[in-house]
Amino acid sequence: MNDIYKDLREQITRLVPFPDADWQDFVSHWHPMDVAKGAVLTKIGQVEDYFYYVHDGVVRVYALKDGEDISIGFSYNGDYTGAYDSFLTRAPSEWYIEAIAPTRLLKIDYNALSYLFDQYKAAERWGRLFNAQILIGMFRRQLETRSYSAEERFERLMQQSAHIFQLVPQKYIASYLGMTPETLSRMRNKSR
Amino acid sequence: MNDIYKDLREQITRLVPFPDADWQDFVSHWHPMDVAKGAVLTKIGQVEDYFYYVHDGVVRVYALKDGEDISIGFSYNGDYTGAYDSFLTRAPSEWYIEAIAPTRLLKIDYNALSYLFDQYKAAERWGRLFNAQILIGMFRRQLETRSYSAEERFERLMQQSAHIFQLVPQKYIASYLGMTPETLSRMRNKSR
DNA sequence: ATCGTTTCTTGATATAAATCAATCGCAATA
DNA sequence: TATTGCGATTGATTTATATCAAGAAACGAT
Repeated sequence: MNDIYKDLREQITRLVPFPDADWQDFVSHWHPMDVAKGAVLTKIGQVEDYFYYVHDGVVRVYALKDGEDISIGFSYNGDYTGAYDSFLTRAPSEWYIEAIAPTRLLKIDYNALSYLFDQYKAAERWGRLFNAQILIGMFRRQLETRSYSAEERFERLMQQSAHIFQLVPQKYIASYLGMTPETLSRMRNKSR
Repeated sequence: MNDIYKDLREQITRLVPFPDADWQDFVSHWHPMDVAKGAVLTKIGQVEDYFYYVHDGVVRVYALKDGEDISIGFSYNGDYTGAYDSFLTRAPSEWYIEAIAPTRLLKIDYNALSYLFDQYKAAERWGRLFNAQILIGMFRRQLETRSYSAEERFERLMQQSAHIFQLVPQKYIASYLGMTPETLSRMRNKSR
């Protein structure tokens, strides 16, 4: 089915009403892509050429520090993903982008998106508001990680996104929460 | 002197070339403001109405957690500041914005900036790229806090921004680095 | 279904940093 | 110049979380 595009439009319309006329051209630059679990979309050191919309599945963003991997975040249905800072700066990515489940995406490349920004005011505005939205999320998360202990962070995640434990292996969640898998395991089994 | 506006233009031009014609109107909405050390620009719970350009001085952004204050960041010459997420969402701010030295700013209010975004494509683009720039900084800082121990964070700050120790009291720097003032003090005096 | 990996759990121990407490230094003010 | 109060230092102790280690459970591939 092609309503993956319909979903994209809905997502974008939440930020900016897009005239039908412009939408035709806009959407024609987004290409569907299916990847298997374990597929790597972007490697550290690579310049990110794509910006992704996740229709279905789960994508993980992580960095490497002394061989250890550090999970930065996860994207699901309706989220965007990619090594977005590398995409913006054209500098090598500091993150791996990896599908951790079979995933269906739409992707657009840098040149196409730049063209759209030049061409359509609505696109430019969407870009601004989209960036703002990410920004707000990062502010929130920063406050979250700074204000709460490991245990509080775990409990808040349980309350706000319990479903994540079904989708993402615990070791990644542990890393995302800034603790070891052992610590997370203990916390889970204490409440039980 | 009025070259505070010249500095603003230079700052903005780094991201977007602004046509002279549009610039006149654009800049007319930015108003100068001088505040004393200790002045509070925005309080927690207040909706942020302004976006600031710091010409001179130092501004600190912090949050409160159980009475303790958590320093989130500092802005100096040429930086922007404000409770930017509140400014964007029109929701109550989660941060205090405070001058910690005599400070000279330019400020623009929400309605004026919205008007400029509507009016000028260059403004809209500046908004997008400006958001992107902040975003990139936050990504970098997130990786920084996640990848390094307290001691490494201290040493990296020393290398990259030693001047901050002249401008900002140590207890704020400690909080910014995610450690207690005692820990920071010990680290400083160990190397000496 | 079975074998081999990888992930999760549980326990014992180690450690970085926090907390508590006292003193010192210093800048602002009377 | 004396006084006051906040910030920085230094030491002793506590605590949360990491690390190390080993067994159990879950999962993927043959």
